[in-house]
Amino acid sequence: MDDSSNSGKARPIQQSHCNTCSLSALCLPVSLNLTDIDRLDTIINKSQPLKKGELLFDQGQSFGSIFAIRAGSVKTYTVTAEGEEQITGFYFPGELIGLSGIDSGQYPNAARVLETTTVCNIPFSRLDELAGEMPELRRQIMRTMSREISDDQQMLLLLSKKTAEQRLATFLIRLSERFRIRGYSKTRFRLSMSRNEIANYLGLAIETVSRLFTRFQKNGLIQVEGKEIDITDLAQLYLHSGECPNLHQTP
Amino acid sequence: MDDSSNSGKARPIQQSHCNTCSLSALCLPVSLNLTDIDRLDTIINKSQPLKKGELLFDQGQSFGSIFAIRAGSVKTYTVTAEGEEQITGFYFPGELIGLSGIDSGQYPNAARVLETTTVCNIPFSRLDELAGEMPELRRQIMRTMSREISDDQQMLLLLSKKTAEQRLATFLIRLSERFRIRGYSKTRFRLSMSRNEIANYLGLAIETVSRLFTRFQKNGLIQVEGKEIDITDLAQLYLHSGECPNLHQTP
DNA sequence: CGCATGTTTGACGATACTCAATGTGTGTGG
DNA sequence: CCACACACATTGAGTATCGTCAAACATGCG
Repeated sequence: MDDSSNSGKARPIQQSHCNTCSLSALCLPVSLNLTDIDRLDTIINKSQPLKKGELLFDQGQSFGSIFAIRAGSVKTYTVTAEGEEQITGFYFPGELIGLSGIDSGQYPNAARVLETTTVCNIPFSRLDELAGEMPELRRQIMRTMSREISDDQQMLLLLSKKTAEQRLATFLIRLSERFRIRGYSKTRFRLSMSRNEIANYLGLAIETVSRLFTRFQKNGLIQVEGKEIDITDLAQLYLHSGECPNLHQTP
Repeated sequence: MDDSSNSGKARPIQQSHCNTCSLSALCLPVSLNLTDIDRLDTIINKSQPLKKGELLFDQGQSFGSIFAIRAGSVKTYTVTAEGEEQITGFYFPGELIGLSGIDSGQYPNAARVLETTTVCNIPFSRLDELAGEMPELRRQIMRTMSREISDDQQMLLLLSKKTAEQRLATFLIRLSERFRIRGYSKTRFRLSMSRNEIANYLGLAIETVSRLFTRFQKNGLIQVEGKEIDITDLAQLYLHSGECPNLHQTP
């Protein structure tokens, strides 16, 4: 179905250190004291870099860990009965994936890295133990899952109600916002996913996405050159997106 | 936007008792010992019956409780920028709603009852405390959230990849399965939601849903009479749904 | 440098939406 | 209890948006 890929778990090579990690404010925006963070550190393993196309975990694989992205980007997807994939999310540094595997004991979706990526491997059974002892950590996990639910439901709305144009505009705006929060430019960034993957995620044909990029560029909303994108008129893009401004805004 | 409705929290009238509740196997399929269940009982309040159209909670309302449905049915939905609603789920006895409010501190969606409904009101702060002390309860909450994520992602797939026919077939099959698990007939049941709500949920126009019901009936797949439905050929319906059989099967 | 993969662009057509009219059920008040 | 009104549901006709098919073009990797 896809290219060759190194299945299986990310190979742990060293202890990471949350208290020196620049992403801890995203990944653990909780008031954990230093002792707590040290305890968390002891269960987390940093992976060696995964190369583009490698699997973090496969659909149906037995659930063991959740993963925090340190660098790079990841897509998650489920495979349909006919063998085609449906991308359910793109993930960037500081975000957690694998949480949907808790219920059934196996990952209901696969996670594949879009570019060279490193992650933290967090064994769930150990995390669960700590969650019992550290209320703030427990609440943080629940907040993260809760947010995933909200985000997925926003996607339901997008797929159900929005036009192709609104979908792509919304997609770009949400990416922009996520980069902004990470301290990157909210107007110039690199799309680590292919047009095909964007189309798949948005429930569109690749040709439609391509045409929309062209149209947005003609209308002066964006400037695209391959995977590099420059949002030249964010306000206009908002108008095309059909989004309420400032719903998921975090300063 | 809608009919008159009694906003606000469900009025608690009495203590419920999980250990005598016939739904506890669904709502809490955990091996909680009796002491644990008693402790859970002390924080749960059973609401008096809510009438059709009443709100369990509104979008944007401050988050305080999650709710377990005891009898009846509930829809959750978000309201778009243009003021139209997008239904994100239908819920039946033994299921939990309100979990998406944990992250932001306010419910990102609204919940409205579709018929006369009673629920258990579970104050989250109390539940969270208990979760710290009762590992099984903690894991159960996470499993529930995890399952909600999986289910929402299945809906993404449906909205993104499936034809109108496949969507409705899938919808009926999933309802069938949920009723089966609850001990009801998997072939004959009552649709507590309107055609409009089905259409909205499935990302279709109401006319399309109506036409499909007619077509399915002509083809001998189902027998419909208003809200009553009889699935006369479940196997055929499966073929029309584009679903893998036995993915979320629980005996 | 050449093949493979990914992207753009065009022409055409199908699925599902919109508009509109008719039919059916449900609840309310006379 | 019936009649009316209102919401809900069905059915038909026409159409638009977006998908499919096809070909040219770009990009990147070995």
